Amino acid sequence: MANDRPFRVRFAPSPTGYFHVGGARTALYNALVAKQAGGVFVLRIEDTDAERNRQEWTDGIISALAWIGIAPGTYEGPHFQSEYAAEHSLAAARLFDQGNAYYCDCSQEVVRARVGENKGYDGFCRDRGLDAGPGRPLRFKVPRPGSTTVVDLVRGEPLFDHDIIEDFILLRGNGTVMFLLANVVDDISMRISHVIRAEEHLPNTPKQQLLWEALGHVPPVWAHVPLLVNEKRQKLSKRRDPVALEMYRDQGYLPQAMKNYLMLLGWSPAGDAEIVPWSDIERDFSLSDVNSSPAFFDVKKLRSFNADYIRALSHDEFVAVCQPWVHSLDAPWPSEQFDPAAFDRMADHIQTRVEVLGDVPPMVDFLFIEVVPADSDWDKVMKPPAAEMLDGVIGAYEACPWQAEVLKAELEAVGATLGLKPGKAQAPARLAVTGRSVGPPLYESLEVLGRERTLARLRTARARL
RNA sequence: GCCCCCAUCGUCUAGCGGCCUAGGACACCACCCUUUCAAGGUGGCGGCACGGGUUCGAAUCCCGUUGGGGGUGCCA
Repeated sequence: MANDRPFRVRFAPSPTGYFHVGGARTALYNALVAKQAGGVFVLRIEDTDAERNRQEWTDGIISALAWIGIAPGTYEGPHFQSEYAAEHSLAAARLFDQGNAYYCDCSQEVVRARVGENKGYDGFCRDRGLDAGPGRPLRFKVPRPGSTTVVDLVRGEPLFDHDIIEDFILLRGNGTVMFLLANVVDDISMRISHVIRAEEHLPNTPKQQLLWEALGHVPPVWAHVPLLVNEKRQKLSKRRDPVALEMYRDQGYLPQAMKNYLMLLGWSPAGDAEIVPWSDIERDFSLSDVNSSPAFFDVKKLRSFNADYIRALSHDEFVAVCQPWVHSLDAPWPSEQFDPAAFDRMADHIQTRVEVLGDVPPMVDFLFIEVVPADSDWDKVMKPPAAEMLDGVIGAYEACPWQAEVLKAELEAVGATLGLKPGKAQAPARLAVTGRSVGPPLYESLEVLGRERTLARLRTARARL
């Protein structure tokens, strides 16, 4: 029996100090279905053991959500779990009064000794009629015999036998509420109709459903989406894996690319195209089409998507999106030496050459500062007839018209007299002027750099030979 | 241990009984283009975990095996 509440979903990240990419995907799912249903997306921060720098983390979550297009104002909240402390206590009291819960005075050691290592609590105090008391946890009286079916939009209807669910703890011996109860009470208080979260929560779902029912409510519709895993196929963890959304943002991934990629983990648009407009996703996405096997978060494919999205930008859009990187304090040049006009002229040439925006600065740095070639590059490139090559180019460039086509023709002519093919001929000049053996097209770069600086750098390199 | 979930190219996936000698994307390889590096174009490599059923017919349905993951806390 499905609940008939108005459509309200909740996204409930725990304040961990960073925003997990898996959480980002779940948030996207929640926002998508809420929008499709004309319902409400509720943001709730799980902070029951609070005290920590809650505000800072909450701000982080809000800005991460905003980055992927879930802006404040489009959702309800943030609410904090701790705001519902009174409801948590009330619910616990009600469960006790109704006979759905009981106090227990078994210490953990005693239970362990009685049931062994691999078994849960044995229900020793189930019918002892104990009252609340210091150190006594409140346990839920799981109905026995019985079983619970979880109706799940992506998993079908897994059945859980109550025999394998122990009488779990609702309130600790010190009176504080356990996560499971708090969560259910919050969802009830917020009139949540659908819960969309990661698969790891599936095994706990029957317990929560039992709580919903004991508290007199029809449970929500569940949807447990597949886990994101690493190359070893384990749940993505902060310790080993690059999971922080903020990190991708800071490396210069475009939010559109990230969103598109995230959506493809477990779901795919109709047709052969994987890179699709967000509006198509909003229109076509459905939880029932989400598959149920774990997906590997492949940074290589993400990069490829990002490069694709970058290339799809117009000239002006690309320049705009580069601003944080070229003006950053982290940029390799002093900000007063940055020349927007020069950057603008080079933009089209670098746009097809970067996968993330963080790649931009090292591609144009030579326009604003002198870049010292690495020894390995120098040794590789500045071999005979590099000296003759540089001499010839310097001579040719002193008076010729300063245009890319001319610069190309002049340099190649010098190369030809030395028996060098065009590709080979440019190497010494490229290294001398840009400090690198690879980079954007050489002659266009020289044109932007200007005759003075080009000649100066060519001479410096020549003198070093 | 017990419970739950999962299983198509290396990876993400399409496929929901005949359209499949299994399609696309990333990665990889080759060629073309070329001013280094990219981009772009063309082509290639490569998969239904295994065993039984059901059916005229199975990647698709059922059972089992194996493998992987998750859960199992007076953590969240």
